[in-house]
Amino acid sequence: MPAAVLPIARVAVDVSLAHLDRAFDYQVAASDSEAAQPGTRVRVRFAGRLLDGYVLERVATSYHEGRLGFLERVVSPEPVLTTEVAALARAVADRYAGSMADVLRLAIPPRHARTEASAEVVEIHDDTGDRPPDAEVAEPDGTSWQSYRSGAAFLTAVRNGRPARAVWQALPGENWPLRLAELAATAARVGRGAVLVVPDAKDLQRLDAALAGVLPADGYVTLAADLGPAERYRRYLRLSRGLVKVAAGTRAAAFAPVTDLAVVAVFDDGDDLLSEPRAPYPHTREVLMLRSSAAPCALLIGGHSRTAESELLVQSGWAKPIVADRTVVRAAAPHIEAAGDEYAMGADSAAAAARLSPAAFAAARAALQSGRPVLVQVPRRGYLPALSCASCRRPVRCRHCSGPLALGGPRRPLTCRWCGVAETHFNCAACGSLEYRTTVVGARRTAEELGRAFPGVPVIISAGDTVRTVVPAEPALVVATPGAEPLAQDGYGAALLLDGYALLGRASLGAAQEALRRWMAAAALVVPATAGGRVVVGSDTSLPTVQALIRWDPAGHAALELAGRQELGFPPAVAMASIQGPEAEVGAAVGSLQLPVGGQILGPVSLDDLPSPSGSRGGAAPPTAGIARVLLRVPPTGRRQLAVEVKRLASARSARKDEQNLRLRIDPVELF
DNA sequence: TCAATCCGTATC
DNA sequence: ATACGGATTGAC
Repeated sequence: MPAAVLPIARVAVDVSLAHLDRAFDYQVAASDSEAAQPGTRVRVRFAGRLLDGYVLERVATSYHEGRLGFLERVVSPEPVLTTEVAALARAVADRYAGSMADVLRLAIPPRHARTEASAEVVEIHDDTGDRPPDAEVAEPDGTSWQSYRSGAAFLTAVRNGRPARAVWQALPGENWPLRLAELAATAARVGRGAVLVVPDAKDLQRLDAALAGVLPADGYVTLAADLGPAERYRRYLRLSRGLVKVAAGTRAAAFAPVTDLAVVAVFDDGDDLLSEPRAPYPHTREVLMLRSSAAPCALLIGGHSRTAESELLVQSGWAKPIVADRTVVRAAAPHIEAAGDEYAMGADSAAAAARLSPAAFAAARAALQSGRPVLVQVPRRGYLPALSCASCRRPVRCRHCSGPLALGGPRRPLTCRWCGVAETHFNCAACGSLEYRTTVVGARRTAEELGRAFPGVPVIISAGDTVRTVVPAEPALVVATPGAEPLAQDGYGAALLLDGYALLGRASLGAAQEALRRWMAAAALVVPATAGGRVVVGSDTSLPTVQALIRWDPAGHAALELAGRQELGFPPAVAMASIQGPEAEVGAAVGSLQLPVGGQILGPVSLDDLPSPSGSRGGAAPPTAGIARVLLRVPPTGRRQLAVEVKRLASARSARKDEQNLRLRIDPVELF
C-alpha cells in the first residue's frame, strides 16, 4: 500500500552507466513512508537487480509513464546525503562528464551500522576547555590576516556571510594552519560552517592542532583517509546530523556534509594529491569552486606558491588576490641564492663529499652554529631517473645545452631532456669518465653523506613511510622529500634544495610550477633573512623559476606559466578532454562529436609513439599496442559544452552496450 | 489471424 | 541481469 502523502521517492540509484545517470522514481510503501526521508539510503529493484540508492526527494506525482516499483527497503532512516551535497555531486559529475553515482561514492563513506546505532555520535562532549568564543587567538609568529592586503576584508566577508573568493599567497613562515583555523572559527562564531581541505595527513595534523586552539574539541571534525570505517562514519554522522559545522580533511573532505557554509578553503592547490585518482577525477579546487558558487559561500585557495589555475582566477577577476605588501614579503623571506654549478673541487673537501656547493655548505654550517636545524630537500625516490658520472658523481649534462641527460628508454641512447639531442658517447666534462649511473640519490644516501660532512650533527630523515611532522629547535640536518618536510619549532636556519636541475628537467608541462611550489614550501619553513635564514638552491640562477624563488614572486611566475600555456593552448587557458582507446573506436567517437565554436581535435596519436612517463619497462609488451588518444581542445567558454558533449558520447556508448574500453576524461592529467 | 519467438532497448 | 514491446515468423 502506497504512502498517503508524497508517495513517490526520487532515487539516485548506484549505477555509473552514463545513460542511466539521473533520478528514478519509486513508490513508497506506507510502512516505509516515515523512514524514507530525503538523504536516506534505500535498496531498489533496478532492471531486475537489487541496487543501493539515495532518496533525493519525496514528491506527490511522477512524470514517469510506466509502472512504478516500490522501494525494496529503506536501509536506514539516517539522512546521510544532504541536499547540498546531492546538488554538489550532481554539479561535479556534470563538470567532469561523469556520473553522480561515481561522485557519491567519493563523497559518502560506507555505512557502519553499529556506529549509526550507538549514542556516542549524539553525545555532547563537555570536556572543552571552556574557551570564551571570542578569545583573542594567540599569535606566536606575529602574523595574522592583517598582514595581507585584503586579508582582514576577507575575514570580514566570512563573518558577514558574503561569498568572497580569494587566492591567498601565504607569507614565508606563515602559520597557515592557524590562518585557516581562524576562518573556521570566524564562521563558527556566527553559527555557520566551514570546510578546510589540505593535501596530506601531515598537513591535516597541523591543521587539527590549530583548530584545537581556536575551537572546542567538539566544534570540529577531521576527516583523514586512514581512519577506520567506524570512526570515519562516526565523524561523518556528526557532520550530517548537524552536531558539528566545521570539517577539515584531505581531498574527500571537500564533500563533507557541512550545512550552512560560510567558507570553504584549500591549501596548496598545486599538490597532485588534491587530484582524485578515481572517476570522474575531480580536483579539490574545482569541487570547492562549485561548492562555493552553489552554497553560496566564501572560497579561499591558498598556498605559498600559486598555480596557473589560480592565476587565471585572479586575472579573470573571479577571485581577488590576498597578498602581503612587497616589504612585508621581503621581511619574512629568507635570503635565497642559487649555486648550481659551483661544485667544490678537491676530492677530500667535506663539501664535495656531500655533493654540496661551497655556498650550500657554508649556509648549512652557519645555521647549525646559530643553533638551528637545516632542511635538506631531496627528490622523491624513484621520482626521476637522474644520471650522474660514475666516478665524480656530477650530474650528467648535455654537451650542447647543459641540460640533464636521461635514459630515453630500453636500449635507447641517452637523450637530453631539454633539447632532445641524443648522446651516444658519454664522457664526463669534469673528470673524463666514460661511465655513468642512474642515481636517484635517495634521502637515506644523502643523509649518510651529509652525516660525514658534518660530523657530530644529528641527521633526521623524513621521507616515505617515516614522515616527521615537527623537529625540535636544535642543530640537526633534516633530510626530507618534497611534501614531507617537518616543521621546525623555531624555523630552520637554512634550507638546501638539492638536485634542482633534475626537478626542472622533467619533461612535463607543469615542471617549472611544480619545482617552484616545492622549493617555496621548503623555503617557507626557514627563518627570515634578518634572522640569518638562508636558502641555497642547486640550480642555475638564470632560470626564470630560480629567479622567481629568489625574488619570492610566485604570482609573477604563475603569470608567466599561464602566459606560456595560453600561447601553447594548454589548460587552464583552454578546456581539454581526452579520449583514449582502440584506434578504430577513438576515430568513430571523434566523428560523432559536436565541439563548440573554436574547438579543435588534436590527434589521434598512437600511444606507442608517446614517450613513456616512467622509464621502468622491463621487456614485457606495453599494454598500449593499438591504443590511440585524441585531445579535444576548446576555448574556456566552451568548457560546459565540452563536458556535455563528452557525456553525450559516453551515454550513447553505454546505452549501446559498446565495449567499455574507451577512456573519456575531462582535464586529463596525462599532459602534465 | 494469431500465438510463439526473436531482438533491441530500457532499466522507475 | 531482466523485462518489456515491437517485429517477425510460421501454422492454422
